[in-house]
Amino acid sequence: MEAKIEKGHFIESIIKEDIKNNKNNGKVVTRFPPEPNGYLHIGHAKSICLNFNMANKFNGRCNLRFDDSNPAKEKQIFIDSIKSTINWLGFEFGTPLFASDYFDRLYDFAVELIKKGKAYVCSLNAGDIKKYRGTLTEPGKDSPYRERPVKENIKLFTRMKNGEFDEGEHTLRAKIDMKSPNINLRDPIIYRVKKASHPRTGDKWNIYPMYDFTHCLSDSLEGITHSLCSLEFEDHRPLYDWTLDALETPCHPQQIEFARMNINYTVLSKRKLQKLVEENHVNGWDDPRLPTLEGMRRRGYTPESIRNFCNVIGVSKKGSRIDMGLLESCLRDDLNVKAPRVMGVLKPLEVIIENYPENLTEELTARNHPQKEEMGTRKITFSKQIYVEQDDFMENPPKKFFRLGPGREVRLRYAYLVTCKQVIKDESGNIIRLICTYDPETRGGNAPDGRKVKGTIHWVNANDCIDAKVNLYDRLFKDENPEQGNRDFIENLNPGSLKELELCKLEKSLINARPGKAYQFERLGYFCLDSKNKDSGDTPNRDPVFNRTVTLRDAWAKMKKR
RNA sequence: UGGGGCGUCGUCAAGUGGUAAGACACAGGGUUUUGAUCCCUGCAUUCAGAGGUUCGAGUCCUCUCGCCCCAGCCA
Repeated sequence: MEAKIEKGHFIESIIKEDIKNNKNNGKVVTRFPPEPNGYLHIGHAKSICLNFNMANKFNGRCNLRFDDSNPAKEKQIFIDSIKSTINWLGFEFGTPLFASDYFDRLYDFAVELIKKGKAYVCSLNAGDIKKYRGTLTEPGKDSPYRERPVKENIKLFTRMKNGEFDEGEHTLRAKIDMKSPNINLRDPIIYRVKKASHPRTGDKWNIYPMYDFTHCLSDSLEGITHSLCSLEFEDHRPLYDWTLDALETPCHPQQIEFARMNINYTVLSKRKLQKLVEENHVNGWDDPRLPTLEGMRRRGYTPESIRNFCNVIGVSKKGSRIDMGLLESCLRDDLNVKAPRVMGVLKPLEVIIENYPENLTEELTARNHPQKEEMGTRKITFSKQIYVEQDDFMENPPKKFFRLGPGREVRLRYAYLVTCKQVIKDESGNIIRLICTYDPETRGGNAPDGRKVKGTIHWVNANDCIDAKVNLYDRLFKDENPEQGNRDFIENLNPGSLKELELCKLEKSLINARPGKAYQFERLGYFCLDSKNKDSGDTPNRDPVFNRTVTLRDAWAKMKKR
């Protein structure tokens, strides 16, 4: 279920007010502007949802625009990944746009700025530019090139474009105010020489525009009405506005800033995610433990659950650290409704039903969903030899343990009531098998005499199941704040974030599982076939690997902790 | 100690001068062939703090404190 956005957050209020006042002729046009230098993560999802939701809600449009003005960092693979991830999330963006498509026009704008005496070519080197800039508390000094005549500026800028200079020799700077308390206004660089091949424009350009120049003008060129970005660009807004005011532009979009999200027990910065991947602390960008959208997708997160999460957390300007539990709650909410139920045993314990006929196999009916009749039923088989979960047996159970123990009776879901008669161990004392008896009168799980059994456990027919590998994921970090106490976040990695189980026993129907399809393994959690599974294209699946998306809420585990 | 932001329940978050929504979490209870789901109930006399204005302040004013961002030819 999608959360209702009744009252709306502060950005929605601004938009509603603008519509009321017929600003922009009542139109709403937003944009999601990723730089194609990495993969999208859950933090981006917040921005994607915000921008697309606002546009959709007010009958507007949201452009996907790649902010590709730094060819040194950008790659086609990121462009492809970003596009497919946004589609997967469920948003339509039409033809993707690129800031690089505006390079010619941006160049003309730069020339216009020079002609108006509002930009100049500066020939200071990087170190000197830094020195002249001043510091947070000291004003900067004017560059010696600041008063270069327009004609000379044009000539030099043209030569920069033509590739006559090396990187770092000259820059084009906006002429604003070197004494401004806002450092972004101290004659910011708007063009630099960069001899890099661009993924889209190739070697056409020797100079590339900087973000501050590119972004506001791209917004204006696209007729964006509301340019939503994160808080750290608040200081850039005066420059955004200055640029658009200085030039003859189609329109002047309004930049509005909101806080980016943080989630506990994980990290969301591109730099940190990159370190995790490059140093092999995880297995690639789509490792299911990562908060990358590709990782979450592989783990089994649904687009709906992510979108709902983004709605639930709201939008504000307050720095926040959201509880991972909220994300998981949104996930379970969605999966609970969608996922058919099946049975699978992760850590098998063999059970022999001693009074059950030797060569009999019975067919039993199991519901695919306890509440949703329309999801139907399926047949499962039962025989003398089955597997149950090791965790569902205790030799010396406490009073509140409702599962199997010596002499105890439990219900095997959809099958029979069984009682544990004997525990078989190997020489070293490990429990290897349970001998039980069943009550033939309780087929389906109900006792005719009305006696109550408190526990119901899952099981699998040993002669009619498939072997599988199962990956169990847990939080990536031990601490809720991975960088607590200025520690290197790497030291805080949870060594148990991935547990790989082999020889798990799953009910036969799972042989037809497809990646992306969620199942609930009853009493254990939600699982899906790993998309990297080598046989995931085949039916039937010969060597399946399942990922645990999330566990079920577990009151028993909570009780044990206390 | 330059500039820009932000401080409402454990975590998010409504609230726009009229007497603190909601969600997650947590705690109790009910239903249940998943210790799941579902359903009830409880959970801020108080809004970073201190003054002030007002019949009335989380909302207005003043001061104080705390946290975040900015000195890339990154975005």
